[in-house]
Amino acid sequence: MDTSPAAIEMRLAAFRQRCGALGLALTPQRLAIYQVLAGDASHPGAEDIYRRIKPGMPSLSLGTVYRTLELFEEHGLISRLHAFSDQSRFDANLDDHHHLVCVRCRRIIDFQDDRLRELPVEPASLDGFQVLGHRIHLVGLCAECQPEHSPAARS
Amino acid sequence: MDTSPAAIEMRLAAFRQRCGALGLALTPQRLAIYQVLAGDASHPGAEDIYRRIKPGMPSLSLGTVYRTLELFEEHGLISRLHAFSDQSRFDANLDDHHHLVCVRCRRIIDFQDDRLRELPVEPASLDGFQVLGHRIHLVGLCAECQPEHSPAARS
DNA sequence: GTAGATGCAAAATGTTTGCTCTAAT
DNA sequence: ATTAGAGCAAACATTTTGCATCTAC
Repeated sequence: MDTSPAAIEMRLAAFRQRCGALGLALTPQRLAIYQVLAGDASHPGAEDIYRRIKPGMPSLSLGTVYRTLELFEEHGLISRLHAFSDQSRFDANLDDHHHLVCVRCRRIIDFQDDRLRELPVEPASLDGFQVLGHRIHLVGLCAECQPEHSPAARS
Repeated sequence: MDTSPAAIEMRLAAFRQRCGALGLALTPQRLAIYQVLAGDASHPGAEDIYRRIKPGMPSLSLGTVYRTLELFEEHGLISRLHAFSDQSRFDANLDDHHHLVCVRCRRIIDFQDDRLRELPVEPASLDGFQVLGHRIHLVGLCAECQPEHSPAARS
């Protein structure tokens, strides 16, 4: 996800507009939660988001964070990632994309490839299942988590 | 997953053999847990498995089910699915395959398509990420969960 | 002013763990 | 006999919920 100031500003503007169109109140809490997601490519979980906002907004409660994320998801403002089973992670990038999932540090990295836009799926093998979308996780090791040198190279 | 008696028998035989090779004790609990997974294409969660075995083995505890599933996963005897974020689901099908995920009834259906064996990924877009495997979820509505007729067809 | 949002605390859910006793090899 | 496994209950982590108060519109 592009996290340049300009891209973040763009996302925020679209967010404000969609909230207006949906009739959702633009509270400071909601704005803060969205801002964390819009400016962060690491796909934080609810607790992460809470911890980042809390210092500057001590009244914030974790329940509000959960309720707000659920609300955003329902309205298609963000999406929920199911990469690990212990907690949900969230994504403000609405472009068609997929994810690289590092099994060591649990980093989740956005990944875009036009060739994955349409999957070459044989309709007959679907057996009546109606496909609405697809998620692809490439599972492995991120650049930081790979052994830098082969162990035998040390001397 | 093929759940014909012959296919189940095959899986069980392979399981017993691998347990022996790994030095894992073949307790009645472990066998029961594996049998549930080997004969069931619905990818049950830990609690489901527990509920199915408990009547015929009243001494079974839920903790044992969790510990056993974890053990099986560590040794590559089963895999863990992250399709929904509230609980892990498990899969005894070790063939290279993917999943259809019904958002309505939460069914998870095995799905095999040779054209998805290798993904057409541009290495440059991976930015140093080392891919070890990939998971594909086709998200949508299973045959049972689709509106049978268009609503307007009623009269 | 009012509907809807927040904060707080309790509860629900899914999962893990320590310890003792049991059973498989 | 020895070591690993099972059962039980307590602990833990994450998420949801009820209710009183507050605030964006």
